[in-house]
Amino acid sequence: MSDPFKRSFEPAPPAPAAGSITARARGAHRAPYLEGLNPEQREAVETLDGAVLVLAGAGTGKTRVLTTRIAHILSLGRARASEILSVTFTNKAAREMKTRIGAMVGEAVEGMPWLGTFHSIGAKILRRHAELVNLKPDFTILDVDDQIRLLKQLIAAENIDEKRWPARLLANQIDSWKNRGLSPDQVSAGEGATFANGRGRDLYAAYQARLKTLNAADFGDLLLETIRLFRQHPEVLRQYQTRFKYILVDEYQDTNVAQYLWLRLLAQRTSGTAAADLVLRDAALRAAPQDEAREEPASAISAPTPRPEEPAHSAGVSKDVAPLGPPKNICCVGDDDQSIYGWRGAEVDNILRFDHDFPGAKVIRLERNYRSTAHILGAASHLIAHNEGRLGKTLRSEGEAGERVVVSTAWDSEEEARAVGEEIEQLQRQGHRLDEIAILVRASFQMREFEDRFVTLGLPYRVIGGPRFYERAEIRDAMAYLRLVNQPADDLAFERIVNVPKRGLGDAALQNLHDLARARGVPLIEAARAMGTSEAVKPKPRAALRDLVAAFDRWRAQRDTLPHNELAEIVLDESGYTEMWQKDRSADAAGRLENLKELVRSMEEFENLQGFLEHVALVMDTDRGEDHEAVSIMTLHAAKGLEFDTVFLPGWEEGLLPHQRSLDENGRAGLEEERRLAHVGITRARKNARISFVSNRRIHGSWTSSLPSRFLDELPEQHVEVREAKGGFGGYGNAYGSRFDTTAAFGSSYTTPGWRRAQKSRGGFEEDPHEYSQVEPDEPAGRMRDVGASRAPGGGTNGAFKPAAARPAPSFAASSASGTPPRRAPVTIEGELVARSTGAPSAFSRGDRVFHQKFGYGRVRAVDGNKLTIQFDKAGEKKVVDSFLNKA
DNA sequence: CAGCGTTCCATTTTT
DNA sequence: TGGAACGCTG
Repeated sequence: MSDPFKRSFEPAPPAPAAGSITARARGAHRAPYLEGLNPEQREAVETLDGAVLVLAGAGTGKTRVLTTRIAHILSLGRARASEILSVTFTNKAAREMKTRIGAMVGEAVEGMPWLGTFHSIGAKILRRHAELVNLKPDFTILDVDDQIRLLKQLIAAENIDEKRWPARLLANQIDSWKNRGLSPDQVSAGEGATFANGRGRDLYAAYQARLKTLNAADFGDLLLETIRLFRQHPEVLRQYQTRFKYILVDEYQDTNVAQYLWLRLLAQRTSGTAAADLVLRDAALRAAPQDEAREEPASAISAPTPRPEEPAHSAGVSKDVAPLGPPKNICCVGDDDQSIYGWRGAEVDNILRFDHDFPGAKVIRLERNYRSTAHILGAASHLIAHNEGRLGKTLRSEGEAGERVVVSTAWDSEEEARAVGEEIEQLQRQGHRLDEIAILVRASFQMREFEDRFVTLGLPYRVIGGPRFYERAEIRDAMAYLRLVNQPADDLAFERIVNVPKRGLGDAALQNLHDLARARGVPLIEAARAMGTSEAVKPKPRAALRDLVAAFDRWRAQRDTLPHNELAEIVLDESGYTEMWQKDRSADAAGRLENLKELVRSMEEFENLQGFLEHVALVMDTDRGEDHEAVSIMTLHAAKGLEFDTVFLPGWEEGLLPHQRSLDENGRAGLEEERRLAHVGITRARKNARISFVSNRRIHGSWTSSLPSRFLDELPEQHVEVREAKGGFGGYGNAYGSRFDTTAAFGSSYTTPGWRRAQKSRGGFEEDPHEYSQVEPDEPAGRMRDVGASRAPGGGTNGAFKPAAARPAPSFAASSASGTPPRRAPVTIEGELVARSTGAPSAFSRGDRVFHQKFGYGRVRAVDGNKLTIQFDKAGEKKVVDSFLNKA
């Protein structure tokens, strides 16, 4: 291979086709693993050179493509296992890939050291070069608890009222900065001001400094610090660029800006070129909220370490990035229609702009679905087609038509749960396995009602999600002990266990330790050592401190002689931690002891303590299989990637399935993400999808009547069966009656097909079947009702709302013509106005007085793109989209 | 430092 | 409505 550095200066050749042709010719004859792939899959596997984006719809064999591709690379001898970088988001996905590659190529999996999550690979790289980013190779990976505790201290140290500015909030803010690849110096002043009246950025910087002295990194750092390492040490970057001959990325639609930058750096053929920095500028521009980019172009746009030899690029240049040299062989697999993690920093833009970011990229669509029936796919496809920001795919079923998607309704959530329970029992009687049935909810509070009902019925169920094994208090405590044995300077671990079990070392004692430690510049445990012999300390705490320090000295001495799992047992026993739980009489104490045992047992699999600690921080996950057959209950988010024969989708109501908060905070983008969530839900089903909505739901204790989800309107008639629930509890007529009244009172006539179907289902009026055909995917505006504002008297289109510009006029004519009450002029949904990440800058800035139709007068507290945080005079602080505001 | 009352809040969550 | 988290009191 020629010198990669040199090559990057050559003009970008198109991705060489020759390679794949040869591969195909060879593969056709001698590769059994290629058998059974459909043509698109095969193309995705065999297109090895350059950048490839595989748009893999739900159930189209995404993992198979990824794993086969790796097998293909290996079997052609294109690269060794250690030269393939393969990243996933979850450990589960990584594990599955390992297993499946193992099944194909055998032993070589063990030699795939670079197959893992973004974070675990980031950690691996970082440990190798820790000293270059001011860490030691054995740095600690902090969990969220530690992070919050640390931030609390910093906030207190700054004399900021933690009530008003909770550490949690700051943690989220810092996290979101890290997600966007911003280090403290890159956070623009305007945005840095969002926390505690302008001290957010300083706190972030202080936090980072503190992490260094603690020799610790949080999850975000595993990526961000790696990026910094790569930028500041091109020779290190080059080493990895050379090593990784092929890069594969799973779930590309979920990547955030930091992950994108990380990938970009590695996918360059060489570092240090102007082109590479241009890319970074581009990404930084995308990452920085527009308003701040305007305020402070320099800080928002410039790369972190400006290279003096490079000419400064104007902002104008970075908008249209110069093409890069040929990218490495990078293959990203994803599905924009399944991007449901925007709220935690995922940038759909990454996938939407792939061919822009990687010029000459080949885009391959996988649209043959092997999972679901034609009815299910028809419904899902039609629904998702209402989204605008998508690359567009049409899933085709390779199976039979199957049954239509069933839509049913219930009076309230209790009855909904009852109906689902009955249906499941019936399925069970028909011989369906409970393992093949799932209930997918939008929000976890919905689960409770199902659990209650299933307990009553004696129907086995399993809640997926919830607190992870390593998030449990007892595991974290035990881990803190082990961390401290491993790393005396781990102050956060020390704080966690200094008084667990109770040693009479309360807040006061800890405060003294802190003071001393700070004064002397030593870790807490050293301060404890000093105070343990100091006359100034009262005898009782003095003895406690002495014992504690002595214990840790002892354990540390044993570290090299004892197997680490035995050591762990000794630590837990001698510290009194095990005893603490043995004495505890609460119901879950036994379970906690069990978990501790499990923890110790699982240590056997690791070579040393260090390796184990790394594992728990990054890898250990929740699904320790319960073996009995049970119905699964989980959130729609948790269901991504899973499939079941039968899927129940309860709670399709306005405000819950398009979740109100998503609409309020992210407007149109939020709505589209909610729709993707609905789409993910339906496509989990192989044979049966059963959607339901209720008229009344208890929210925060009080009953609220609800409207059917707009997504119901977006389901195509031919694939849907509206079924009247059996049982007759509660009186449906009543339900509809009252809801109809409510609707009328709002003045927004509810005449959409979904609604009318519902009417029909209880023997209401008949409607013209043509109605349904009016629901076309290309008519999104017409389907969107204004959610918030229309409820206010006289709400709707008014001065506060911008018109729905540049959208095709919705075809209302037909529905009016067919005798339905005339609908009002199209009302813009809040989202219409909302920014995508590349949207226009907000016209508002901090401090502006504003007026909001619903919340009244207020003042702008913070600006984040088009999302504003407003302190309303009456309604309190809210996040709103700027287009909902007028200047006051 | 434990226990109790009060207050506040209430999508989605991986690593 | 229900829980978690906090602050006050004994």
